[in-house]
Amino acid sequence: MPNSLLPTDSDRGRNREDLREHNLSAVVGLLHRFGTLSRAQLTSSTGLNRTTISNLVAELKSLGLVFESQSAGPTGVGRPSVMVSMSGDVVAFAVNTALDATTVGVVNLLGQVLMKARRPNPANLSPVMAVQIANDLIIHLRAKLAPGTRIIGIGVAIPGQVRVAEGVVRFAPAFKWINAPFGPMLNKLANLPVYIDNDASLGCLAERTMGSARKYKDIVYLFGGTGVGGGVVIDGKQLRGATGYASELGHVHISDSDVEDHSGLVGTLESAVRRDKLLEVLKLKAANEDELEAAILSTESREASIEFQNQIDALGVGVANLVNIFNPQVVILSGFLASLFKFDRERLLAEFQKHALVASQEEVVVIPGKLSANLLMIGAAELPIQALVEAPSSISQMPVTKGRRKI
Amino acid sequence: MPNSLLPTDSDRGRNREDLREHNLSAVVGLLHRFGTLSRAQLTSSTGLNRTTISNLVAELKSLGLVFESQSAGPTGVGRPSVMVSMSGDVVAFAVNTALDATTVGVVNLLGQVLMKARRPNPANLSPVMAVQIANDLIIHLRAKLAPGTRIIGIGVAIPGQVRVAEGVVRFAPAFKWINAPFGPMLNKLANLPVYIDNDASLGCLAERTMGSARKYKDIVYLFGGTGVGGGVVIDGKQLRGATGYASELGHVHISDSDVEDHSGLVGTLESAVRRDKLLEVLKLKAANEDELEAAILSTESREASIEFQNQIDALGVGVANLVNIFNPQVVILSGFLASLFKFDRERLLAEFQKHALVASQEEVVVIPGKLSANLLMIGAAELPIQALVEAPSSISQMPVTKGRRKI
DNA sequence: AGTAAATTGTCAATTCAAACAACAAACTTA
DNA sequence: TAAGTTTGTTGTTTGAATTGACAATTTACT
Repeated sequence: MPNSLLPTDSDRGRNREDLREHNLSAVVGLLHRFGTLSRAQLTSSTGLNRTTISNLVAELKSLGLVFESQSAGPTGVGRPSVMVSMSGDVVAFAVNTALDATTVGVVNLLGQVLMKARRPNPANLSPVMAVQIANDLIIHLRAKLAPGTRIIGIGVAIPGQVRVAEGVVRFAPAFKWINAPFGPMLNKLANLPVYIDNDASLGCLAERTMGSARKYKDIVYLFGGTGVGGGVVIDGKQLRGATGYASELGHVHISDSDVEDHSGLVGTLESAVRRDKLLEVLKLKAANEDELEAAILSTESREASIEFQNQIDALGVGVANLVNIFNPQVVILSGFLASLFKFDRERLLAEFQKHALVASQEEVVVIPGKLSANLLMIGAAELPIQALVEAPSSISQMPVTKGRRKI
Repeated sequence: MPNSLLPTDSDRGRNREDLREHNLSAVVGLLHRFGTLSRAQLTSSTGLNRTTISNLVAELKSLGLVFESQSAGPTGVGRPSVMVSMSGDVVAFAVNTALDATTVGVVNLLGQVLMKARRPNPANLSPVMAVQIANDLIIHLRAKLAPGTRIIGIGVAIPGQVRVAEGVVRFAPAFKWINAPFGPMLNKLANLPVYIDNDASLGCLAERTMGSARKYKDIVYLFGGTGVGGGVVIDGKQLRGATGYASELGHVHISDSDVEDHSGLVGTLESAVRRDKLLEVLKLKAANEDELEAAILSTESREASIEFQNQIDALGVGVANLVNIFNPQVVILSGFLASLFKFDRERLLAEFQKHALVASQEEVVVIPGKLSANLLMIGAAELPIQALVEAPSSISQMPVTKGRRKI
């Protein structure tokens, strides 16, 4: 029976409702990425008829997802087209449970972070406690939301491997969590749809939606924080793998070294490119991202420079590997990897070119990430937002903030 | 203007015709993978209505893509369902331009190789000559096709990097080709749609459609021939990358060794896992796949065993890297890599487990490939077949073999 | 200022693919 | 033989996109 075998999405037949939902989704997706578009632009981008766009926009308006306005400036010959924009009162919560603190943000459909709240984490944070803290912050922010705001869900960024479909944190070395059902627990407390993913993957999503990678659809992303994580976008879609663990790009074995990384693997990119070593040679105890970058770019220590060069060489190999494997349009270096890149761009590119196939490297660009402060807020929020984009009419079932609406 | 930016497929709106084409495609896709299905099975697999399946099958029948028959055995309670099968008189040409010879096959929609023709290649094969040889063989086979056979196109497997969209061989080290417009040239001669891709990628496609990977939709494939190539399937779709060069899995840098691979890169999987070295320690001048495997499995030379072990260790690292990156359901080892795997399964798996993340490795299986003789015929034919599956009604524009049809 | 050309929005009518409801057909089981 | 189950078929309904005609609004040109 074919039912038991690979029920790929393309095997499913579609009916008229699916058709409508797809077209609503196409419109919402464009508006999400571009903020505001005219109805004429929507017509040409989707290839649909004027009348159809008119109907679709009307339906989205009645769902409260978009609003229309007159075009401001001059628009050329012909009747000016009506501008369509995403509604500002539809938001998602973004949660980032990091080692030192939990941060929760309120992000609207344009990727703007409207509010943020942060609470330091205790040592030995348990999953239950982490969920509790996240929920507390959500409650706190939820109370401050304008009346009439609709909430589409919660996106959570976790420094670890996540079974995306079940919302279970399979392994988070920073907290020593194993099989923590973070998603279901938070869903029970907050009573909102919860989506979880690896933090680096979400950083990649953020750069694609709002950062340096907006123009691209084949993206490799490397993030240097405590460890080295990664994210991959292929033809506009996030790479997740069979269970959700994909794109562990920091754990790629690149050398015969027997230095261990944070997951105990030897000779990996993460074992060679490491923040703690940078702090050590810079004689810093701690530093945020900007401070570390400033220190890297201004150091005159010879010992430090040598360490930077070694890390840059390893990074060059890592990037080359990923270019050979994925043939992306762009490689984005983020976190302290961007700082290393800025320290000696030429060296990194030279090492990269040495280890990448000629054809694969000739059209790829390597650039630093653009977002920093709100990176994971935007990325995490993107999860519920993407779910909404894929099924716009689901908005009608989302909770609405009570109270009298301000005018 | 959004037109200039990422016109992702999902941005395009769909109309009724697209809907119909998608549903036709769903039916054809299922039939292509499963050969014969009842209309009832099609109904449940697609989720469409009985009536709709009836209409879709009727349309496919009138297109000559499928035929119906009575079910043979007992079918359980209720009225027996009509069986639907792919038509046998729709075929694709498969071309494999390898170093020693060019092979052309005729493959039907069920992945059966109906005919095959082979001609040795001269030394210093030029692109023009290669196309000429391929076309000669095609003409030869075409003349032997039964009258009424419809030809949907030509799929070509090339040992090198291919710009898939343009059909240009960017770089084929075996032939020293650079930017050879193989696709357009063959298209001009044969006057049929031509699709080209890297041979290892097509091996992966073949294993997915007709081989060991039928049950899976997240697949990593490694092929050991002259060099080491690879293919990746993600959620049922082939990984191609921005320009078509993706999945060069043999050129991943895994060690500090300065041994060069066939593309001049050092420390790569291909530089450590190599057929020529195997032949050398086995004291063989040449060997086909089966002979090599027999020699590997029966050797008693200590020197050879050590070499095997070294290569197996390198392969284990390579597999671990790919599992960390892709989190696949299955890793398939093909060509002489399968032979190495069979030589010491335990050692390979141990080395793999040592270098892969615990979570990522726990649900993946490593298995040898199943196809060998017709691997690339099936894989190459899969290209035009997939094009047909995606747009079934395009069949009406395909050429038909002339002559009186046999009865 | 006035008119032509270009572009966009809207309305009514049309199209057609999928679903639905009812019934017929063909099998198994008691 | 009758009841129950599943599948195929026919006629009808539904609804999303399209089409064509016309109105609205701007720019360009005389």
